[in-house]
Amino acid sequence: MPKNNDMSSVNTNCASCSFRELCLPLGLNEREVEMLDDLVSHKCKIQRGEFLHRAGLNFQSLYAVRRGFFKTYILEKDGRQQVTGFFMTGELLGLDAISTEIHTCDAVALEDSEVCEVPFARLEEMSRNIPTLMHHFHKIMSREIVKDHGVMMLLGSMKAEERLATFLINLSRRFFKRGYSSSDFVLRMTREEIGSYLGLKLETVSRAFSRLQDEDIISVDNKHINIHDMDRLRNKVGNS
Amino acid sequence: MPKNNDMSSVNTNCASCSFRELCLPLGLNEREVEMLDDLVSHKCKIQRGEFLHRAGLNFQSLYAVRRGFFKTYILEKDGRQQVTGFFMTGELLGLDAISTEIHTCDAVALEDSEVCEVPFARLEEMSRNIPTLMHHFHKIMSREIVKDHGVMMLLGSMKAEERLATFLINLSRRFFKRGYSSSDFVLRMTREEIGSYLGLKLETVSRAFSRLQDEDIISVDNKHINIHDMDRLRNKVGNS
DNA sequence: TTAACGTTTTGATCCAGATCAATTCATAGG
DNA sequence: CCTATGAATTGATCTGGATCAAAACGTTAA
Repeated sequence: MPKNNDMSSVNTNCASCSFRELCLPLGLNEREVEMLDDLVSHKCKIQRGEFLHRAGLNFQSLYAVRRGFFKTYILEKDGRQQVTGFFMTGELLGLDAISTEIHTCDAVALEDSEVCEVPFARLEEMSRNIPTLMHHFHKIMSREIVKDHGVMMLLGSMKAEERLATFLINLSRRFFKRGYSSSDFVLRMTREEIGSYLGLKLETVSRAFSRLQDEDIISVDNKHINIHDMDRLRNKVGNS
Repeated sequence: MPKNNDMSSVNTNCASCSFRELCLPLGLNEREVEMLDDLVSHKCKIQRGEFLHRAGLNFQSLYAVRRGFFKTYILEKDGRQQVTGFFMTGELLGLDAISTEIHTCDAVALEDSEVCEVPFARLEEMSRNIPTLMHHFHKIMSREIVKDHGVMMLLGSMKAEERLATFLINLSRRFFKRGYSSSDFVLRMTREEIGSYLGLKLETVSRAFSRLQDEDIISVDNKHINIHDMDRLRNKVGNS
């Protein structure tokens, strides 16, 4: 899917943008938010197939997705890629590197996208003036990580249908939170990418979709998903 | 395994102890470490089968394991327990609640143990005087979470033997880091608990152990594990 | 010591999901 | 528009791990 394997495809074409949406929940005051606005220097456009960051490279920035869709994945020894996450409009990307300062995965745009770039060095620098800033940011980051963690943690013991239901419910919630329809959305990723993320083969993912459709719980038209019966979808998930 | 299901088994019998071991890597100065020593008010003894914290309860403290072994797990709707982690001497417990302030899992001692308790409220209060403290702590916590995350993330696509090899290598590294033998150790948890953690049945775990032993990679004497051939064990893990 | 109970191992069978294969469908490029 | 290529669906078969069952082993309490 990525068009190039070298660094030339890492986009650096940027323009200034606002970061208020992400900062307001932090409980910062007006002056502090203005400082942050200043800090977020870049609005980057990323074409489908281009990388936002690459595994092994130094952690420079956090990214807030303004528009579009990303996947992250790690490359295994044998060259296959293991998808580790999906990121939609309004979500935060780059957290894989907080602890090590080095990215552990590649991040690729699955459609033409736009992100806000937050240079981490400047964030740390500024947090000397706003003591609570770093605290809040780390808290946000922890929450994001734990949330995914919680979901993935439990996949181990789930059957294919449960995994897919969990995945759809998770996506649905995230679309809802961002102001989109929670019952009607387009999957930006392939069956293979879903499978990789869920630890299933693409054929199994496809069959699970078909079965959920046969049971009138969802309808599937290629990438377009409509959830008819959220309750029964939730019942598919055995866990707490 | 837990002897009681009510709160009466939450141990609160404590005495003061040092917290330096955990704080020195933070790069704090002598005065600050002394403040932390003061902050760590409690050294708790926890009997095998007792709870360190319970799911749903308010997040009060972080715990550093001084001696012993713990597991964490969540209860599913059907009552079965899904093991989410193991914690040995020197490791940090209670991180599941950083973001929500409420514990998402139970923590139970698998043998008689001793922990340092770090009241979180006092940690936050103190971090007003030492601005970098909270920053460092969140960083440590993020690292811990991401580390586990990374391991579990990849289990989905692994076969039983790969999962067990990953698990053993992980344990081995952690024993090594704490100054114990990395090739010779005792498993404090049952086959069922390992299975729950890895998304396998206890019989499958047992068979995987037997197969690794047949191949002269490890030897298993009930709970006692000896890793003869670390290289071949590592080769069992297909992933990066 | 023995008895009782929980844990581990091993065997036999079954089934969900992987694998292999063929067809249909969707999208981009000429 | 048509063609080429990748994505999705569906079918047939195979297999790793779940499940059921029984025996061996360990630990605790009487």
